[in-house]
Amino acid sequence: MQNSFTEENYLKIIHALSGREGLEVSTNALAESTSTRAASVTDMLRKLAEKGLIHYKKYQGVRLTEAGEKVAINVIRKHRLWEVFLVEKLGFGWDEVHDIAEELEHIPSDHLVERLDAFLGHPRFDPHGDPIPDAKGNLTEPDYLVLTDVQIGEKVRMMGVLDHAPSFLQHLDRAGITLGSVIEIREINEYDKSASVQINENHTLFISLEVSKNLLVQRR
Amino acid sequence: MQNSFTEENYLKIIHALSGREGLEVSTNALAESTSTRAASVTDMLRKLAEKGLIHYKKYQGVRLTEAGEKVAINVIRKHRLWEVFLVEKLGFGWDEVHDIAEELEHIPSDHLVERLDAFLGHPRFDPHGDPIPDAKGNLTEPDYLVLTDVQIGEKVRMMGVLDHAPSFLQHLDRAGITLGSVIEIREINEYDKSASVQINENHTLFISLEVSKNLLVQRR
DNA sequence: AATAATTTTTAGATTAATCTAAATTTTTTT
DNA sequence: AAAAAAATTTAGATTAATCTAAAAATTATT
Repeated sequence: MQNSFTEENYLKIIHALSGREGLEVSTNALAESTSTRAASVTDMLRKLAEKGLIHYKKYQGVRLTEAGEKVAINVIRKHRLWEVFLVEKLGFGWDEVHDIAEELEHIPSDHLVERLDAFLGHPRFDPHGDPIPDAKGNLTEPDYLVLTDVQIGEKVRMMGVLDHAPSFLQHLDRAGITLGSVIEIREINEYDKSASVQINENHTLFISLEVSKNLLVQRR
Repeated sequence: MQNSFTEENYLKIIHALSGREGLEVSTNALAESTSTRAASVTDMLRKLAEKGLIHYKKYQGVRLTEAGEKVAINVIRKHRLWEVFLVEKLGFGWDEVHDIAEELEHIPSDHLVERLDAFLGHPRFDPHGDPIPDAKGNLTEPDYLVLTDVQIGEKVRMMGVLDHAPSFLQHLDRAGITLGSVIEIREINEYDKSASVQINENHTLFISLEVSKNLLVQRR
């Protein structure tokens, strides 16, 4: 049988919270992420376990089964493809697409996803730099580093963000930092750990530690 | 407050069944169209009336209010725009898009609809020839005629279909009849009322009365 | 106009997803 | 290892959308 909008969301969130290592996710963490109460989460977990989508033992937290992982990754694939569509084809800003993609990701139709993927030219990354799983569900997280791990004097390329909040993305827009920007760390200010960086060999500015922690970059 | 997926569907169906004249729609007709039971329809009608979306008096059938009409037309606008997208951009056949558009039509976001509309070049008609309401909700049904009303010897242009069933559309594909085709009625066969028609001054074939009844055409 | 047939509504349940409050289990802290 | 704190589950409701069976209203037919 089919999975509901809500079930898909739980699976997607379990995937996100369990991280690369597939760690156990707690009931409270899910309640937080789904904006529901722990009791509601417990009910849903029992249901997902019954459907064979998660491994669940009372009080022990949850992990996705293979089947659950497959569903979650397909939802992520759809989410990211729709985000590419919204930005590349409809001209939305990268700060505007998340909520709409949250809806579109649940439209069922494999046929639709595959045609959308082809229409977009089989993109490998979404507008925030997140990798798009392929049709078979292969999702390889590129091993970018966080800007805080970059040494003074190094030049790196901006490849993604950890925080997807519109306010953060808009802040980057104002700073002239976009995917592909070249960032050179000039110095770290003792006072507030902010960094002086040069963007695209071009303009220089301060970015706060908070911002640095949320920028994914690649050595070149 | 927002309208649910289900509420939007009821409004859309009431709109369709009440026709151009805004006639009263019966509970049973709605049960049929929504694939539910009359009792379920009654419950929903009470709810829609409470929200001010329909005029409803017990046992008297329903009509849309101005507000309900607006919602219905917006759903129709979204449905038809998405159909254009699916056919024009993703390469789906006109017989394949209905079910997917039934889902997409409920994605909320005015911003999305307006950008989609612009991306598609503000199309006036969907892939079945149905007119697309504009952003203000103006929906002008063009006054096409049904092929059965065309005289022998007349040449007309195919502009739309009354039946949207995939099997009918596939039948037209096999007959080489598409939107814009020029159809000339050569003769009506006494025996089964089938028509001999010539398509695009090119090939000739028989079409059944059933088919003729579902073809919308325009004199030129 | 009375009766029969049809349509519609009401009454009372059901399912999915949620809730609050209370009970239980696990974890942490003395 | 008790006691306290935190996390989780259970019990019992609630809301939206649906259902079946029975009652009521309308329409059609003698």
